[in-house]
Amino acid sequence: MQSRKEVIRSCAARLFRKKGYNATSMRDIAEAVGIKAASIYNHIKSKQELLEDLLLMMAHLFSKGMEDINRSSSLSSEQKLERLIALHIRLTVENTDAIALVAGEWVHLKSPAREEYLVLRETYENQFKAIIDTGKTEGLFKEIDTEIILFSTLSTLRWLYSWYSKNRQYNIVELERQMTQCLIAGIKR
Amino acid sequence: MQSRKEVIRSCAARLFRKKGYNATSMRDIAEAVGIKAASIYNHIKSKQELLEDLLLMMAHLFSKGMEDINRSSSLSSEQKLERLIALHIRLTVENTDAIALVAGEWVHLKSPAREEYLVLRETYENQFKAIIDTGKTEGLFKEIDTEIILFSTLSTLRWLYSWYSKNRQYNIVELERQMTQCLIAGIKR
DNA sequence: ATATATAACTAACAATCGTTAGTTTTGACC
DNA sequence: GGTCAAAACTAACGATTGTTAGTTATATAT
Repeated sequence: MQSRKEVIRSCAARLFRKKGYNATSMRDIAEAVGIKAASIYNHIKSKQELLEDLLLMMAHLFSKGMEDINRSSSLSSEQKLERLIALHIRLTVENTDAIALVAGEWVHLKSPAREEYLVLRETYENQFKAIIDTGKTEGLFKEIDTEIILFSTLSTLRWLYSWYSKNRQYNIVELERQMTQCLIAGIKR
Repeated sequence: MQSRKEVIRSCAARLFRKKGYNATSMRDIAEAVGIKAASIYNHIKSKQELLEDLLLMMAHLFSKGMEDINRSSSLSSEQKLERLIALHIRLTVENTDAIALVAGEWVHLKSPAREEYLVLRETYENQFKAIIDTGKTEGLFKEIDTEIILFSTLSTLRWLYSWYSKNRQYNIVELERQMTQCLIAGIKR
C-alpha cells in the first residue's frame, strides 16, 4: 500500500517525464492524484522538493549498487562490468519514470540539491571509470580510450529506459544477456 | 556573417539547451541577443517556431546524410555504419547546441510539427535498422537482436554531444577512429 | 533631403504559475 | 457523541509568461 506522498511522487514522476518539469503544473499533478493543487502542500514542501526526492533517490540507488559491486573484491573487472549492466537494467525496470528524469531533468534542480546530485553522479562515473581502467591494466580490455568506453557504455545504459518503455514484453534475462554481449564484446580483448 | 534571425536562433539553442525550452523566456533570449523581448517578433513568429526550426533543421540534416549514404549502393553494411558514425560526429561538432535539443526537448513541440519531427526520426531509425539487418543477413554482424544493436549504437551517438562539450580539444579523426572501433567491434562477427 | 522599410523601443494584455491563508470535511479513537 | 489531527477544500496573492499594439529610431536608396 502506497502512502499519499508516494502516490504524489509517482504521479509527478510520470508527468515530469512526459511533459518536463517546468511544463508540469502543480494543478496537473493534483488532477492526476485526484485532489486540488493546494492539497498537495499538506504532504510536500514544494514542487522542487518532488524533483529533488526523485532524482536523489535514483542517484543513491546507483551509488548503493556500485558500493555493493565494489565490496565483492573477488570479482574480475569483466564480472563487475556485467553486474553494473545488470544493476542498470534492474533499476530501469523498477523505476522507469524516475530514471527517465536522470537523463535531462536534473538541470532544473536548484542549489544545493543540484550540487549534491552532481557530486553523486561524478563519483559514480569515476568508480565506473576505475573498473574499466583496472580491466585495461589487467589486459582484459582493449586499449581504447577509457573516456570513450565509459561514455559509450553509460549512454547506452542511460537510454535503456526509453527503449524499455516501448518493449516491456522483452524478457529481462534475455535482455541482460544480449546487452552484456553487445557492450562487452566491443571492448574485450 | 550571420543574419539577425540566425543570431536569435543560435542564442535560443544555447539557452534551450542550458535551461530547457519552458524555463527559457523570450526575455532571456532577447537579453542574450542584446535587444528587448518584443523586438524578437520582428524576426520570428513565435517561441514555438524557434524550437521547430532548430529541431526540424537537425532532423533534415540527418535524413539528408542517410540518403547520401544509401545512395552509395556499392558500400558494404560495415562501411555504411562507419559513415553513419562519421555523420553523427560531424553534425554534433557543427551543431552542438541544436543537437542537444534532439535528446529531450522535442517533447515540447506542438502539432503538427511534433508529428512531422517524429516521422522523420522514425524513418531515420528504420533506415538505420535496415542497414544493420542487411549486415546480419550478409553474415557480417553477429546475431544479436537488431533492436538492441540499433538502440545501443544510436544512444551512444546521441549522447556524443554531451561528452564532446566537455572534451572539445579531442582530435576529431581520432575520436571517429575510436568510436568506430568501439561500436563496430561489439557487433562484428 | 526625402521617402521607405527594417528593426528597435515602451507599455500593457490576459493567462498561468507556485504558493499561502483560512476554512471545512474526514476518519480514527476514547 | 465529542475530540483531535490529518487532509481535503475555496479563494486569492504576486510574479512571470508569451505576445500584441503602437511608436520611435536607424539605415538605405532615390
